[in-house]
Amino acid sequence: MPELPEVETIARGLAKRVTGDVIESVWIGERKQPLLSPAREIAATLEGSRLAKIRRVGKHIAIDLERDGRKRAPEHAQWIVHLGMTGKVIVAESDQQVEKHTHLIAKLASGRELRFVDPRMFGKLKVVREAFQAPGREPLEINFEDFAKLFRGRKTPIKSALLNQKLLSGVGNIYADEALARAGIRPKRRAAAVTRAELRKLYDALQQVLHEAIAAGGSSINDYVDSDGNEGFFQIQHRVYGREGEPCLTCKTPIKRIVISGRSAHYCAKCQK
DNA sequence: ATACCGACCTGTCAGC
DNA sequence: TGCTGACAGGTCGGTA
Repeated sequence: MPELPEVETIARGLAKRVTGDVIESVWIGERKQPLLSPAREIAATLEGSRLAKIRRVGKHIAIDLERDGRKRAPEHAQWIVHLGMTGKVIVAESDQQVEKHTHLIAKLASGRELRFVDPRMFGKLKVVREAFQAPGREPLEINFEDFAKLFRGRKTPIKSALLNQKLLSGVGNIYADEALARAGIRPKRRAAAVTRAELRKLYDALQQVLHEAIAAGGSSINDYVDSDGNEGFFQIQHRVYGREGEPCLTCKTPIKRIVISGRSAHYCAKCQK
């Protein structure tokens, strides 16, 4: 699934292509799993709305909806999309074949369609009336002092803290591993036991890896497709993620894979302390 | 209050 | 070929 850089890339792609377009009608599939708001409410809110500002908030795509001259129009309505593990939002021509696991199709005034596709259905769709806020801090906006405070007194492994969306919104499994690798910190270290100097390295590493990945258009492994439906995103070189048994790029020691609270963690036992 | 752990789903891939 | 099991970018809610 898409982590922060991929969601950022998708949000930018959508913003570029559909900002200003108007949703004329909405079709929602039978499967209700991806819906956090009732289907009726989603359809009613989207239909007739203009797609205004489109941006990333944590791992969510937030789309401001405008309704000119409609009295019943909800003020500040937003359409919130979370892609889960395998979700994608594509801009399709109306004659383009509807792929399997398509859960929502929004017909646009321009003749195109916005489609939400999600095989595993871990993604979520909802509409909200107030400005949507991610539960935690934006990794690319937080300053170092606040970042360091997030980990104080936490006994949980540093990696679990990075993945905790209530602390930081947007960091996922790949970039948590990659940031820890760049910072030379083992994923299992207790968060509270990571020194201030190490946290500084982690902060810098996280900013760096996220910026690099955004610049590269997100890391693509399997299901990742951009908002145009094109595959083949340029991928930044992962130093540890998915490289179990392969040599560390620095010291050649085979990369280890362990499980931390049910998720894979990859690291170099020699370079990361 | 925190922190693990399984559950939620489908698809893919390696190994037999 | 086909079967089986492990694993996948994420979050929840229940339980300890």
